[in-house]
Amino acid sequence: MPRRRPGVLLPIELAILDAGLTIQPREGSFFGFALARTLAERDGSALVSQGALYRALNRMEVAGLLESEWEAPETAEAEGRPRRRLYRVTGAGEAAFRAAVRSEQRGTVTGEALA
Amino acid sequence: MPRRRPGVLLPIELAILDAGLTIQPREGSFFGFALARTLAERDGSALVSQGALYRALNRMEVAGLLESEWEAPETAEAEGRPRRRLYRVTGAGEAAFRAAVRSEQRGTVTGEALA
DNA sequence: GACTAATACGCACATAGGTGCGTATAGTCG
DNA sequence: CGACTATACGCACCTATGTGCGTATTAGTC
Repeated sequence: MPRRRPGVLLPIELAILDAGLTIQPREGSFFGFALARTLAERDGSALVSQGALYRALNRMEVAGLLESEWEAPETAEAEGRPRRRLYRVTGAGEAAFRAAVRSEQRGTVTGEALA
Repeated sequence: MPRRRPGVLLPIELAILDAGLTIQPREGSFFGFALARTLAERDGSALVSQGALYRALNRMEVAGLLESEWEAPETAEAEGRPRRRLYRVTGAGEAAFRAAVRSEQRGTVTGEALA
């Protein structure tokens, strides 16, 4: 895997954008741990290890496909769990996703067969 | 271990108060995870598992021997780690510790032999 | 077509706090 | 003295993010 050509998305990145764009309208944002579970359940999907996921999220934020902020500490405290980092797909992220899907003629990103 | 008589401290509670009263003057407060490492290194000490430690800390706070507050989120964020719960030994905790040490004629709480 | 270098991944582990479950223990009561 | 029962503990696991290290892959270059 040498020098990446900009504009090309890896399977895990496609999966993140796909899941993100599904969750975001309902929840407002999404976070790594839940994403890991979601992607792991759709077996056959691109999810691999948490390590790879968090690295991909960071990579995509640097690239401008995602933006993130830390959850309000009060929320985490109220639910008695560690703070989450909340991600949103940016306009650039959505555009990159659509472009990638368009260029992939066969099947959807989630691996579902075409009806 | 039936109904505890108030005023009697368990070994782990003695160890927590001892370590806490050592660290507190220098650091201002102490937290569970570091305490676990400290107590584990002094082998022969009363440290056991993290589970037992966090339960003891909670128990002691309820009993008024300790008081705690969550670390400022900015501090944790700046150091890139989860938030700590910062504990301090209360006046009642210090008194209980001294009383317990006084009533234990043999050796110190940390297990060091008397010189 | 072979080689090299950049990159992403898997695995294990770190950080920090915490819980659920089964077992061991130790006061107290009969 | 034995039985009962409250309590603490050990183990395993959870939540959430993240890194270090060695390996696999692969797109360009020669």
